[in-house]
Amino acid sequence: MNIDLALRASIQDSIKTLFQTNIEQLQLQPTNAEFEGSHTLVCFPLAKISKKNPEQTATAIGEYLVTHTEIVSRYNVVKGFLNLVIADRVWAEVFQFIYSDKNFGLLPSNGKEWMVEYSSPNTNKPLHLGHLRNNFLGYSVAEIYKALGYRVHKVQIINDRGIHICKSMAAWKLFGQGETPQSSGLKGDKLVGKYYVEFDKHYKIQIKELMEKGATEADAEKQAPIMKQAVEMLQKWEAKDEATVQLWKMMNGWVYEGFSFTYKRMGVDFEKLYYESDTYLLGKDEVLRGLAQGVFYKKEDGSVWVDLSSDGLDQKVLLRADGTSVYMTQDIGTAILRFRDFPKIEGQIYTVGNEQEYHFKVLFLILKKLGYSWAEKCYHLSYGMVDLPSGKMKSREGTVVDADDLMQEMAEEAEKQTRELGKIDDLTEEQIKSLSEIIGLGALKFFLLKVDPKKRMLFDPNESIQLQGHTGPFIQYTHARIRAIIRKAEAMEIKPNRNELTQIISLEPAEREVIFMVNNYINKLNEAARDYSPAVVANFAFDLAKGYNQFYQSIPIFNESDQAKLKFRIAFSEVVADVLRKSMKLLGIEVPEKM
RNA sequence: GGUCUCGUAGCUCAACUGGAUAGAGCAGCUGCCUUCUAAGCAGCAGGUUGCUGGUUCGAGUCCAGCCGGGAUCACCA
Repeated sequence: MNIDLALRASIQDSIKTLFQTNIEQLQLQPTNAEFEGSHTLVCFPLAKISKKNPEQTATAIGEYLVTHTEIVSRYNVVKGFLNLVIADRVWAEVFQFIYSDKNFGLLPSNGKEWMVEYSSPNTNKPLHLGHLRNNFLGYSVAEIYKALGYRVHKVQIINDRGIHICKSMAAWKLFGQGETPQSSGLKGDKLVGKYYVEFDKHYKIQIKELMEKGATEADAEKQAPIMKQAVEMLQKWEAKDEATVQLWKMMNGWVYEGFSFTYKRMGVDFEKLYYESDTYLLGKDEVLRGLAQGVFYKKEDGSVWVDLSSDGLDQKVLLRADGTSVYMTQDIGTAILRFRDFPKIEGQIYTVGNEQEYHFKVLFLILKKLGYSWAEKCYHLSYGMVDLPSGKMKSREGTVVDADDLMQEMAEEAEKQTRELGKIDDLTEEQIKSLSEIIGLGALKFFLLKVDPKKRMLFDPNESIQLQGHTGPFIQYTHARIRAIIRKAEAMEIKPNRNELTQIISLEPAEREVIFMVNNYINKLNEAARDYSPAVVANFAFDLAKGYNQFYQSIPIFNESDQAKLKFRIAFSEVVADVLRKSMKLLGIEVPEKM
């Protein structure tokens, strides 16, 4: 049974009977821990229709519910708040319903399709901490929508062309002496990143030299020979110069090889990859079409612009005077291509940092001006930066936290702590490695996902590696502990029977609390989807684990002599383990059987 | 400067979108392993929710103005 709906209906009935009014909106909220009850009706707004003060209103409704329904067993009124106690028998029914549904928490298909873009790195340097937040976030939002019955297409746009990759190419050509991942033993993305840094180093020196000879800074930036080489490469690339394209392909290939290793360890996946090099031409066509239709305009120098001043924004360039495309151009092309490839999607979610909020505002407006109605269903899932205790990550200052290094450190630290605790004597070396990976990555993912995505967050390495408290491993541990109970129950051949579950007539407070939380799981998923916030799921899982641990600590399950209660508690534990596993899975976090 | 955004315990974060005496974790202090995994549990302490007004039965939440962070306003991506 759906207790929330049943309760709402009963309350509406009571109001109709008592005050002769139909009311749609009810303020029903969880009861504060200090009062008895689980559901609280806020009665202040009802005072107007009841023509009584809030307290009398609450009392009247409470009295009605107790005498006229089977759901509410007791009530108490504090000021205008009506606290309702649901009968334990009803909780037992709720639990029975959940226990019987093997697909609890997974809604059937609703026939709707969405696209989620995430990751979308440049191909000139390795992935870092910021990308981790992006990847975990995008992956998790996609999984949450899937659980709610959506079909979700995970994609990314790979920024494989442009001046940034040409910089690495130029530097490699000048100083690389043919170095490859094979010859150097370096991961492909790391190798290409090395030459990006190399470029920057020489570029700075050249600028300085030119300025010492009297050039202005702006001039020096343009005249630096190494920059000229990079720009020349970009032009050659757009002109499809064979040698340049060859070099570009080779170096990008190295990067993809490196990335795929990193993605695999992160546990993220993509249904389809889009490459900027494939989409920018479509973008160009669309811009020219818009120009012909008068949506855009051309300046004397030949560059194409959009005027968004009537929308409160400014002018934005869409094509350079030399006809080459800018970032916006290819994003226009990519969006259109995606709706052609997946005609059934209603819209798409772009997981991109909040520094690009303006960009997406402009992009969606342009798409709307071009006549694409789905533009309104495009959503920028904008997330805050990840700061370090020392401040912002800066590549120049070498404070960038590398994704591969970080994952490795987390796994190593998890292994170290696991060995110190010494509970793993029956595991093989291989199993210990695998467990450490699960725990380390679990800690990292939970750390990055537990914070509201919209907010900028602090990454404190010492705190992130904590395995106690408000962490992923805390939840993993709770799961492992429950699994030990299940194994013991199986060994003792205690098998809960779903038809017997309603024989339970009284529940412990901790049990009631946990059933309430589990029952609320779908609501939480909806909330998480509505807000595009895996943090809602993360905090739900934490609260559930916390609630179960209170039960676990206060009630020794196998000491129970009442067989019905014993079986109920086994079933109860199974359900909690199952919901913990499912909710953690939505965060991309695995839960172990033992730890 | 314009626009957007954030400011909650020493630190990191919550607060069901306007509801009760603002909650967790970490750090500190005190208890609990002969019993299902102590990566746990129970407790103590910690707050003028940046400031000042306003709206209302009720404001951390909405509005205005200050103060202080951050982002953005590129023919970079």
